[in-house]
Amino acid sequence: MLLEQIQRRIKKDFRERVKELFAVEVAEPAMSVPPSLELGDLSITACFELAKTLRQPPRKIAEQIAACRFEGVERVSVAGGGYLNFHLDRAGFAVSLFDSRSSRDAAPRPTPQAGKIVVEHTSINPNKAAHIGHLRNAVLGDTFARLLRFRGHCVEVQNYIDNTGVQVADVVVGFRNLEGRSVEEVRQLAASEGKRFDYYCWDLYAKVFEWYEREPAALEYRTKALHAIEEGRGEIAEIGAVVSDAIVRLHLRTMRRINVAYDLLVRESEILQLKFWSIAFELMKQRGAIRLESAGKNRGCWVMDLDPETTEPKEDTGEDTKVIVRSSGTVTYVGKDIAYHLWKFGLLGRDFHYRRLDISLNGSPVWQTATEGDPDAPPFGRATAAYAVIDTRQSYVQHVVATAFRALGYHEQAANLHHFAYELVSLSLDCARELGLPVGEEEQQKGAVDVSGRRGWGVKADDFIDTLTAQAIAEVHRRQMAEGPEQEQEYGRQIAVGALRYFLLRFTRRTMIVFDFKDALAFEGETGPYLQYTVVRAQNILRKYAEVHPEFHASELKTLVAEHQLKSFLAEGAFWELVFLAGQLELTVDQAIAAEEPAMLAKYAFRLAQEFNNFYHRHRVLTEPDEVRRSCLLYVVYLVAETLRRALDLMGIEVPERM
RNA sequence: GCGCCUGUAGCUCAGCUGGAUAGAGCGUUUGCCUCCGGAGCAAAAGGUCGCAGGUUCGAAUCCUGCCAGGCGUACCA
Repeated sequence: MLLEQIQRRIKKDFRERVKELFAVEVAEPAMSVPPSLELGDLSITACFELAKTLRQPPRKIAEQIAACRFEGVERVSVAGGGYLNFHLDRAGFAVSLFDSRSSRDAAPRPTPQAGKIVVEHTSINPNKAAHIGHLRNAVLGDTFARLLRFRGHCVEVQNYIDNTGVQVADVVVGFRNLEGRSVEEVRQLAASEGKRFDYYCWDLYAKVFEWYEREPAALEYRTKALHAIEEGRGEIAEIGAVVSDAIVRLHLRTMRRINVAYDLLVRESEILQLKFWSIAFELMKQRGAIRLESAGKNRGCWVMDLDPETTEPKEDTGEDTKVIVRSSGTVTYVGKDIAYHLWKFGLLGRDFHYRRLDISLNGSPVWQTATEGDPDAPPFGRATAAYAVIDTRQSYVQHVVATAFRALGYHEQAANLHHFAYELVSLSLDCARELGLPVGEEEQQKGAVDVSGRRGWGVKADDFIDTLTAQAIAEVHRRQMAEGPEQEQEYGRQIAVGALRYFLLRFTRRTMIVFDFKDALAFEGETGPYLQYTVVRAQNILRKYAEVHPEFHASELKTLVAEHQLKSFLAEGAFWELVFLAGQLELTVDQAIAAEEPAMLAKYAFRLAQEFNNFYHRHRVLTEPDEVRRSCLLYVVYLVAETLRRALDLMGIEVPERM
């Protein structure tokens, strides 16, 4: 039995034993791991609570339960005032784990009736290069999608492209009104091999903002450009399309470097052209989710009440209402977001058309919404649950979308609409100075500088990946581990990606990352390369052993070690500790999913690596004279190596052949 | 004003649904290469878990109130 099954079994047995012994029904007990292995492997504290209803000391209750038999458990002990501790059948556990780790399919196959989970992430405005903050979003979302797939969920990853918004309009203003460029010139610039187009737009966007500040009258161009782009006609719209299409491709290229993939790009232009909003609008009017405000500051707007519980008419401050349609009749951003989310759940009664892009990510095709497209496109959307990876500043908007769902009567969907909120990445003072950014008194006090696209303040994603890769390659070169420059490049790339992804994952979502080159470029300590190195070490043992024993295959270790041999070997606490920890991967992933916290997996992987390195240091495997013991040691090495490899794969981190 | 989030070692951060002695990395000090390659291992030092109450057999964790930060609270996206 694997750990999750064992736990389920113990919980069930516990309830039955309690019922038999004391004739009371209890809720499913919480399980935890005792602080030390001598105490046991799993623990239940429910006897403390039972003490009240049964009017008996908790320890006495625990002792009575401990005397009963539990399936898959070798022994039950009582500790302290009434802790009930379970000691597992170690050899049996190791054998099941071995079967699981040596099987080809890491993840159970998704069952179609279980529904689909849409994970939306990245969603960068397509008007400039991606920066380090965008990488955090993408890595969090990509990892979370991997976790869900690993646990057998059907997952669809969407990347929302706001190609008709003001940010694109601003860059169009830059090209047209500031630089006086034609569509053709912009097209050529986008296609040119020289300076990167997204970098060019990064600077241009900042210049446009300076211009607006210098000459507020220029803002008129922005409004005009925005309208033209929304309508999708004329030269302005064409420049907008050229800009956003080119930049989306560059963003995909950046994300591909760090193993991030998408199934579908949802573009706002199609939401507009296919009239998704007007359908949503009708629906909201019909169901009374929104109302036309007749007085107050929101007079003439369609608004939604944010707190439907309070039926009292509000004094017309408009505080508890949100404008969905402006008095001019145009829809706000929130309105479009509501329409998009209704579509995600298949509640709009209408679909996009889809076109396949000539790009593949992680070996899978990427699709994009279109007004007319490929009839063979897979059925996108129609989710039963959705996670939107969006920074914490947008909590309000996400709240509004969920409120709209409830106002429409979609309570179940509203409950399955998750805002995967994370804190921003800011720049350390050292980092800001290195980039030549001004550090004012406010920043000084705060100890960090906010990333600002409008000002062009930030660490560009590709620049950072380049720096990281160059440094990793230098390390590989210094250690002379690679067999040629090509392999050096490849190892360096893998190590750089490992360092980057782990760096972004080790922080919990709610922690603001203050980006500093010194920390982010570290390859030692709690870092991705440390984890990769650990797997390489384990792999080296298995490889070297196979060199001397050509008939050896790691996956056949099971036949080399009898269960009773494993049993006496695992009687040694340190070995069992490692095996037991390796068996907690799935449980950890479940917790990470429930808590929407990929960092939990990162921490787990690091702990496992640490314990393995300790083992590695204390025990020589290849020179072990006792053949049985040697096989047992190899058994442990294999279990940890495979577990760690899977954990790293879930984080999108590859393992180099050598380090 | 209101809403959400945060406050744990010198620094950066973990601490899962309340559980047994509060952990890790970095930095500091000190050891460990007859080795499966040191991107490593071990040890030492370092804590009024922001403050004050409360609930509980038990609180870093839950509740209340303060204090200090951050982010929201547009007919911007």
